Amino acid sequence: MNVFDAPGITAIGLLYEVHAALSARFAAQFEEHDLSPVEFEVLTRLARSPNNQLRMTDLAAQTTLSTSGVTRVVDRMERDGLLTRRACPSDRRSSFAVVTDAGLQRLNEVLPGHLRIIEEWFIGQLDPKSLDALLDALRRVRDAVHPCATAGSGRCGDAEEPAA
Amino acid sequence: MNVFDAPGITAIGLLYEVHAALSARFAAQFEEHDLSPVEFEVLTRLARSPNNQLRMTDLAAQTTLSTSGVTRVVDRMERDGLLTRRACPSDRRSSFAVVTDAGLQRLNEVLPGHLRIIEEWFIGQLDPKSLDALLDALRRVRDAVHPCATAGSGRCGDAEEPAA
DNA sequence: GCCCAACGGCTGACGTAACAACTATAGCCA
DNA sequence: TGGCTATAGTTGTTACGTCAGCCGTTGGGC
Repeated sequence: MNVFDAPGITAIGLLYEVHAALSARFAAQFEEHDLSPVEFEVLTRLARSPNNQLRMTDLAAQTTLSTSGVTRVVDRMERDGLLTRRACPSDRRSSFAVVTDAGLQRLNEVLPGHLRIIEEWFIGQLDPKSLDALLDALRRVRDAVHPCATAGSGRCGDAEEPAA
Repeated sequence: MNVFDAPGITAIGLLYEVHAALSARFAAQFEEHDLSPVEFEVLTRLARSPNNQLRMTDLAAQTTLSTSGVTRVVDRMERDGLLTRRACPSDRRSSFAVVTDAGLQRLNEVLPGHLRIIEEWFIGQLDPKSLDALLDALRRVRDAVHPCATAGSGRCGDAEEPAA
C-alpha cells in the first residue's frame, strides 16, 4: 500500500501543508480586523489598481471568485462601508467597485501585521540562498501549469496573487 | 502603493498560484472519476490506515474537515457505496468509516492519473537539485508554522497531507 | 436605423462547510 | 451505585460559492 510514499506525494503534501498553515495564520490575523481572506484579497486588488477601482468582471478575473461570487462579496463589503459601486460612464452595463476611505484605512490597519506574518513564518525561516531556490522552483512550476488555463476565468495577463 | 511589491508578497503569491493551479488540475482529474477533492482525501486516508478504517474523529483530524464535516462527507460516500460505517466494539460512541471494495477500486482508478499529474506538472518540472532545494525550504517553513497549532483540530502527530 | 449575438452584472436554486447545540456513551471519584 | 464531566458523533442553523438563467446594454452587419 506504499503508493502513498511516492516522492511526489510527499512533495505535494508538504506544499499543501505549508499553504494551509500559512493561510490559517493569515486568516486569524484578518479576523482580528473583521476581514475574511476574500475581502482582504478584494481590498488589495482594488487598492493597487488605478483610481482604487476595478470593473466587477475584472475583479473576478483577478481573484479566485466567479462573477456572481464577486457580486456577493461586493454586496457585503458595500454594506460594511469598505467600498462602493460606481457606474461606468462609458458603458452602462459595467460598474466599478471602488474602495472607500474606510476601506483603505482598514487595509492599512491589516497590512503591517500581514507582512509581519509573512516575514516571521515564511521568508524569515529561510536564508537568502534557500529563498532564491524556493522562488526559482516555484516559478518554474508556475510557468508550467500556467494559471491561464486553470484559474476560474480565462484571463491570462499578469495575475500573481498578492496574498491570502 | 508599492507595499504590494514587497519580496514577501511576491513569494506568497507564487506559492498560492502554484497551489491553486495544481489543485485545479487535481480536481479536474478527480471529477473524471466522480470524486471531489475531499472525497479523494478521505479515501486516501482510510486506504492507508490499518484495516482500511478510521474512527470519525481521527479521520477529521487527518483531513482539513471538522467532525461535522466528516459526518456529512461520510454520509454522501456511504450513499454512493464508497465506504461504510462500522460500530466500534470497544466504544459504543465511536464508529469507524471503512472503505468498501468499490471504494478501493475507485481509488485505484484515480491514483495512476493523480500520480501522473504530479509527475508531469510538478516533479517533472524540476531537476533533482531544484526539487531537493524546494523540499528542503518547504520543510523548514512547515516545521516553523507547525500544523499542530493551526490545522483545524489540535492533533499533532504525523500529518503530512497525501495530496489534494 | 434595425436587428441580433455577445457581454456585464444580478438573482434563485443548490451543494457544502463551519459553528453550536444536542444525545448517548464512557470513565472517574466518592 | 450515583453522579459528574469529558468525549463521539449527529443535526440545525447560517454563510458562502457555484451554476444556470435573467435583463439591460452594446456594437457590428445589413
